[in-house]
Amino acid sequence: MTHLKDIFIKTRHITVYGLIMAIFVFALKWFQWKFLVLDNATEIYAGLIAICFTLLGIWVATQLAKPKIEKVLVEKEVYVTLPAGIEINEAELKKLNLSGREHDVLQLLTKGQSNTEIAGNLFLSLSTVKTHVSNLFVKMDVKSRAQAIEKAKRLKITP
Amino acid sequence: MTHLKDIFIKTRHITVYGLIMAIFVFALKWFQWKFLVLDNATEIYAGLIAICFTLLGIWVATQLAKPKIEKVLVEKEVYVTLPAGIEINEAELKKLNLSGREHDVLQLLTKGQSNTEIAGNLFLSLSTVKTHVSNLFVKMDVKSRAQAIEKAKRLKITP
DNA sequence: TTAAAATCGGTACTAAAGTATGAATAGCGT
DNA sequence: ACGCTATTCATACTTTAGTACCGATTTTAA
Repeated sequence: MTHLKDIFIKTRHITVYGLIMAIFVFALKWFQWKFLVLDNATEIYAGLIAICFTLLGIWVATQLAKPKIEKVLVEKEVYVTLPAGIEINEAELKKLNLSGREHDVLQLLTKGQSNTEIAGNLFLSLSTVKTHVSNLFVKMDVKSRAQAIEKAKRLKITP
Repeated sequence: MTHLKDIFIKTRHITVYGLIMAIFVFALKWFQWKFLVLDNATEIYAGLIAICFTLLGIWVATQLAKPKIEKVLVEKEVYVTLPAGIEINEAELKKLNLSGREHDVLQLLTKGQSNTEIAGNLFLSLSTVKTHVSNLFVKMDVKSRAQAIEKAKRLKITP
């Protein structure tokens, strides 16, 4: 089935070309009969044919044009991130007036750890961590750990 | 200079076309004079013009046609150390293979916004944001928005 | 013209986060 | 000794986040 379809597609342009040519010839004959084309108008007659069939040729060519496949070699740069200078903004950190334990919690919190993970690492209960975290949010003037992390990173008060 | 050259290149085909057309008309006139073309041979006359100018059109089209180039990208990894800056690490960002919307969500997520806030800013439903966020976590290989923010900041894939 | 994504949205559920409040203990400075 | 803060932990509760499904378009790629 696809084979017949391909043949049709390949010969479609030729068929269309033939049809248009036939219609054009009929149209010319009609004009010839209607206006009794003068002999000295041959140049105009030829010119019209030339223009029309030139355009037709261009159209046919664009339809038949096959895409040229061209392989292009592209180099892809892969960046290697190096642990850049870790400078902590001590001034901003002092402004927050955090307690020692709150500071500990903040360190782990900004590393993306959950309350349970922080509790495990600092040997605290989940309740205690929640308390510290809540107090942290008040001192940092944020409403979620997401904001806390963003602010801590932005102010560089954590590595 | 290159500008004039471009104009010449672009008009070259038209010039050639005009010249060929002129020569063809002269040839026709010569044939007309030489063999005293009969009135009832108009169809043959028109047919010749049609065929010739169709071929001419095809030729012109092939000359003017821009070659359709099918690029095949071959990646060659080149390792480069990142010039420690505040620039966004596009390379790491590409590795994540995020979709457009996921990228949008990530931008707001890393600013500390909640799902509800993101939904409001991007005019999406909460469900959609949750879907995007979940997919983000898979692609970023993290398990919470806190880790996502931390990783995004660490890899500098967000301002 | 398929097939694979991306996009948007929904429901239902579990897990985690966050709030509020209270309470016990230890240390520190006046 | 007293007040103050820090630290620890608990209970109870509400809210948010997160997962796991699903379906319907739409866009894109092969």
